[in-house]
Amino acid sequence: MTKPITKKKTRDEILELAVPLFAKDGYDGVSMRDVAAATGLTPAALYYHFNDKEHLYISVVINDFTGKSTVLSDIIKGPEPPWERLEKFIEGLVNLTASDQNFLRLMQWVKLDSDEVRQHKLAEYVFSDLFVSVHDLVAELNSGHDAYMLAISIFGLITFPFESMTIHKFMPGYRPEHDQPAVIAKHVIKLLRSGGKIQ
Amino acid sequence: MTKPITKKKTRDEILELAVPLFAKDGYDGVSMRDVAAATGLTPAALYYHFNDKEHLYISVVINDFTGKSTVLSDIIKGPEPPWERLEKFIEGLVNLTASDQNFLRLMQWVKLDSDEVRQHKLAEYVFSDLFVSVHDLVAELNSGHDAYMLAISIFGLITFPFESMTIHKFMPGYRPEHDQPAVIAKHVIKLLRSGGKIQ
DNA sequence: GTCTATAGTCAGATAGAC
DNA sequence: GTCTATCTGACTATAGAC
Repeated sequence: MTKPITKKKTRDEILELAVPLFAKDGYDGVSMRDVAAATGLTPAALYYHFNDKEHLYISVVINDFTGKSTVLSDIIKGPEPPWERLEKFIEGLVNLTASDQNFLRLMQWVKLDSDEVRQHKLAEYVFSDLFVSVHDLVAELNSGHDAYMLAISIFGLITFPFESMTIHKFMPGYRPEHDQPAVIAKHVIKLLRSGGKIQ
Repeated sequence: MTKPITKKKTRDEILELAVPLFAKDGYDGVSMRDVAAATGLTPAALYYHFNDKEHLYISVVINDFTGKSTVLSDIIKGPEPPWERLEKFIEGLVNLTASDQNFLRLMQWVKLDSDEVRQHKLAEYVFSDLFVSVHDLVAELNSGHDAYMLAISIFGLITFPFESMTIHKFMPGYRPEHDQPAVIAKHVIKLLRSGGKIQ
């Protein structure tokens, strides 16, 4: 209150600058020295702000996810009819995934985390709210599908193309348009609307 | 030819015993000491069989995938009508993914590999044949969808529930049946047949 | 073909000065 | 709040004996 906040606090800067590191190489692939180099601090200085490497990592992931998922949840809870909200959500998550590679990769690392306690903690913060929102939305659709399984399918349809993009880019039949968010969103929506048999 | 092969060669044993290690913790999470301990060898002995850690890792992944994808490709190339072959393929990949956790996790690690050269090499060996088979099959369906995108969607629908299983297990609405391969396969097939609107 | 021994580097973390 | 200096252990990889 007495001090004007003219620049971001060191801790917040660490959290932001460490995101691309952990997104690229994961927990085991990033050393405290790497984070120190990226932030312009010494390794020792990091231990003033975080108890240990694990606390730093968890803070980085949670900090990066907070806010992003609430934007999507708000879309889902809008006043439009269910199908319309679902389409807007799909477009929103596709755009987020396409524009923020770090977000996507951090999610992938969480899924592969072999520390169960850490994974559970991250899942709680990162996925829970958004999953419940989507689950409740698809339950409204009365699609005849199990809402829980349909929600998972929707997340898979949206994120998988981006998760595997670096790989399927080399497969025969690839065209640049396959990477465009609008094209992917449209494809997912069409598939969900009518399945594989549309004509 | 002159020597009777009574027991598996050391190299093959290393390749098999290292699979669960790399599947669980990934390339950076596994040390040569870990592999040595799992195989009953000394770290130095590993360097007789493999040039370095990277060669060992690549050999482990390729060795684990070889054969598994050809079984699935054979299903796809059967004499039945396209939709029937697709359903059999879905059941096959679901069962493989469900019964062989190592297979699934190694795939996930490949998708996150930050070494582009290594990733490209693995993608070539691991995904290429199977992806092309599925692509050509869905092209036969005349579904109105882009075959390339539909193929990716199918892989996503099948593998994503298993990739995220450790996480969505904690979400509200979870029931044990959601993990059963037969239930997942049925759901994916239904979704592809008719989309979200089935009634 | 597998070992012992070890080189050389890098990791996470701490103590104490400023 | 950030530093220098350092500890301790783990890492990949090699040299050379058996």
